[in-house]
Amino acid sequence: MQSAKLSSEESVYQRLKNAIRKRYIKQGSQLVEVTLAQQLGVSRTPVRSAIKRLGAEGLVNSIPNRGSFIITPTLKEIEETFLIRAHLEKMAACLTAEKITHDQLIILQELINSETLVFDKNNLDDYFTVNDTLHLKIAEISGNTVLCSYINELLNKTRIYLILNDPFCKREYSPTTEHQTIIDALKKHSPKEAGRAVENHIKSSIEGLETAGTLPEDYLFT
Amino acid sequence: MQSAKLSSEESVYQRLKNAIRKRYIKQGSQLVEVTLAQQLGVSRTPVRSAIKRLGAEGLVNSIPNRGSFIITPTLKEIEETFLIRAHLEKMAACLTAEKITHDQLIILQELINSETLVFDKNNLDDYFTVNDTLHLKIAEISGNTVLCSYINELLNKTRIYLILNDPFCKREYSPTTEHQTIIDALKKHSPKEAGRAVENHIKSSIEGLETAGTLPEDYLFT
DNA sequence: GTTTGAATTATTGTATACAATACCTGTATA
DNA sequence: TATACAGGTATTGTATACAATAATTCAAAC
Repeated sequence: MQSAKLSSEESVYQRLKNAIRKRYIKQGSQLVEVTLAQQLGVSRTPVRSAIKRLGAEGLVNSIPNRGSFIITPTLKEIEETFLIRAHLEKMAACLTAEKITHDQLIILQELINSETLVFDKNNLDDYFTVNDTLHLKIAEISGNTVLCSYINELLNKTRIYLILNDPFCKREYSPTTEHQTIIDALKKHSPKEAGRAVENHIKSSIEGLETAGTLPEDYLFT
Repeated sequence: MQSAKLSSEESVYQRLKNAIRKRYIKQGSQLVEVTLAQQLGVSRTPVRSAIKRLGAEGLVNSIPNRGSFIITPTLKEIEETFLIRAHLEKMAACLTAEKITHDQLIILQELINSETLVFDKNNLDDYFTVNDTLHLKIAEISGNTVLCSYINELLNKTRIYLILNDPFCKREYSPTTEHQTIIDALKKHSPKEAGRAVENHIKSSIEGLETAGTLPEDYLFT
């Protein structure tokens, strides 16, 4: 799969993004064009545009004539972004509740079921992907394509914020019943309930954020 | 003002964006790197990255190995984008209504006053700018920086959508009382009223969109 | 007349050399 | 000791040549 030959830029872009997701690159790290070019076996040109692309997405902070650095999201930024995500996903859920079909509900249910199957606390990436796919699917059913692409952007951004903010994997995850609550509301075709369920779920997902991202004072000795 | 020397890329970017705003470039136009480079007296490199930047913003549609084209926004896209803008600006207005100060209200009032002064139906660009600045200021006061930057993006996008959709300046504009209604609600510190006022205002701004963008059948003869 | 396919053309994609910029470092000077 | 300045270094910014790609044209074959 995915056999279509990628351009160098596209491939550099994907590898960089993957490196962030897998925590190979930490917040604040500088991305030096020549260095990456050597490591990836290409010239500076595609590396440069891949970095710019990450900059446009808000994952990289570029300082003119100085360099590009992986962002260090602040608590405020993270909270604000989640709040926006909550609003837009609520909006989408309301629309979706009105029009969702039986078949679409089955697909969502299958995604929820696979969540627990895929869950592995030593390799959360797949779990995250299923998780985010569920949210995206709900948005897609709304029929508002633009809304859907904004939500997709926000899903990616919040996911990466949480990863950057938690470089040592201190934060714990586990499948919740909240997704099921959302589906049940959608099944009832109740925009209000579905909207509220989504909103609550997203807002609850930044609980305990303040503590993550920092290490115990004595982390070097334990 | 603005004396800081811009990079070539930045300057190309600004000129292209300005050309769209001023309707010098129409929807669907192809942006050819060498051509623009010659016209602007630079090499392909900065032109290329400026175009990519416009692509990331959704103003340009780039087809790999083929070319880049100014988008042709569909009616659906425009409506969906306005709907999202309405939601987010409503959200901002609610936050702003709670905390806006006397001094901030004065600034907003001055902006409204200047709207009628600046209005000139033969050169709407300044009017648009004041208009959008007012919306942005309300968002800024909310204190949610991320929300503010999303709203800024949406203000730009919807503005350009309307411009591209109305290449022959058929659509008519005139100052309304709706902005005053919003400020009055903010003055009362009523989130509900302010939110509704903003929402209504934005939704009403796509009235009559279906007719613009198309020419009368006999436009060649009149 | 339609189809095939090999030149041709238009345009983007990539590598690379060189220019410009901002920071750092160390030395001379007060 | 503090400061100003000159050189050096790390890195990005720009120009340009060449490679790769995809559409187009047009003639040959059926």
